Amino acid sequence: MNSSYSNTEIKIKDAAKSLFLKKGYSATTTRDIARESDINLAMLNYYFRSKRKLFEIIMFETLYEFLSKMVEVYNDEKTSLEQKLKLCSEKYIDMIIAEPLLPTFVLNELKNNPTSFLKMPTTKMIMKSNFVAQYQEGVTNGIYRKVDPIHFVTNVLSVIVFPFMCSPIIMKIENLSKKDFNIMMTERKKLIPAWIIQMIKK
Amino acid sequence: MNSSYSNTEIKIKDAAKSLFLKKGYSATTTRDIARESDINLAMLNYYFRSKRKLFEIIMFETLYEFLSKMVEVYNDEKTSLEQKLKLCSEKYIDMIIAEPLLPTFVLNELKNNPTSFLKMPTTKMIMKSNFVAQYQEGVTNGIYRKVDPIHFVTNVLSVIVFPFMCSPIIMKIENLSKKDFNIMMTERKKLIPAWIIQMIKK
DNA sequence: TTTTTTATTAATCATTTGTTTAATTCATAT
DNA sequence: ATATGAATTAAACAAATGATTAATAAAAAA
Repeated sequence: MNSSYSNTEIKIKDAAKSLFLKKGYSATTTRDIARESDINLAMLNYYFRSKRKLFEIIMFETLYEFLSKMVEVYNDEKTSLEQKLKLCSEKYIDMIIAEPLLPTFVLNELKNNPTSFLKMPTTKMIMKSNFVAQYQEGVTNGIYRKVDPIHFVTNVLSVIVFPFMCSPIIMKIENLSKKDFNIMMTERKKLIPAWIIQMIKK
Repeated sequence: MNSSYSNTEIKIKDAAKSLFLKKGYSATTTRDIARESDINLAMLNYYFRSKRKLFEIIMFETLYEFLSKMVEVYNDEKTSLEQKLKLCSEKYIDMIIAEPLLPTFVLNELKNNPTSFLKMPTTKMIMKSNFVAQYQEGVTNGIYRKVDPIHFVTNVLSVIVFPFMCSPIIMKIENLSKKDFNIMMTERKKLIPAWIIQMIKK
């Protein structure tokens, strides 16, 4: 991306991200990373000082990227709540299909270190977004049932994200291939907005 | 539980379970377990042969316990679908409040080793349960909207389980203590069945 | 071209970690 | 009381792992 980063530096980060996402921090060794990125082991410490520091950089960037994508939709002034529901459902599902290990990784490492999340500028923005405001507006207008907005937001994210975290279970139970599973998730892009509306509409 | 298990054997298993749930397999060392259970390091291998074997035993028992509790409600012949929804919502939320690290642990380790799940007798039972049958019955009777039962089951589990996996995020965003968070989850016991019914009812 | 800085390598270090061993204590049966 | 097997301990081992070093190659600056 940035030309101030050397080729090896990028190679290390790419390999490390892939491994951290797949196996987590502890199960990934520096030698794993060196092998995967095809660089000398010492280069890891040369560029990143330590495994921990390398992890923190990747964690920050991944989290930032993830949250940025999440928040984008929420503050669009032009779209209605129902349109936003459709948009974010589509967007998130596409995102997770492209990088299916991301949710589990983020939630996992956040459990170990919730503070890193607090540092993110976008974090608290969700509850103050146009998305939530529009829901509350609908409540005062008597269109939507009243419930604490945190429940509303939680439900939307739950039905979008959780199925991916259960993918091994769902695939086993339903005898699905990875491809079949993704088709099923793609189906949900249309279903979820309708479900959520039914959930909140009076 | 069983008198054929020695005291130290139980102490090791308890400590190991607690640590595996909290930190995962790789981040937990045998010396951690020895310290936590206050036994000599060699006792771990004396009773369980290896860290891996100990883990597999704990994994099996935890998974079995978890799934058993999950399935109990689903096959009750006497209760209606709506009653089942209420019952399982209450039961699962109570269960996870009592052992909040369980869902993340189960889903995580299942990602690394999906086969261990297949061995569980109760696994495929969910989709053939009375719970699903009653939903499909409602569909043919024109009471419920038609959708693949896997979506229905997935949604129920999503809105119940996922919020717990996000607990660090929710607590940060909403400035909640652990106690506050559990109150919020307890609120959901009543809300979830209503939401699900609205979601499926014509 | 020469010098200086940067990047890369192989080898090594110091811990950590899973596991084993050999000696010792404890409990139980004879 | 003694013998036998099980339980426990401290010490040690071998492999793995994160990190460093000292030498070398490559690139950039002079």
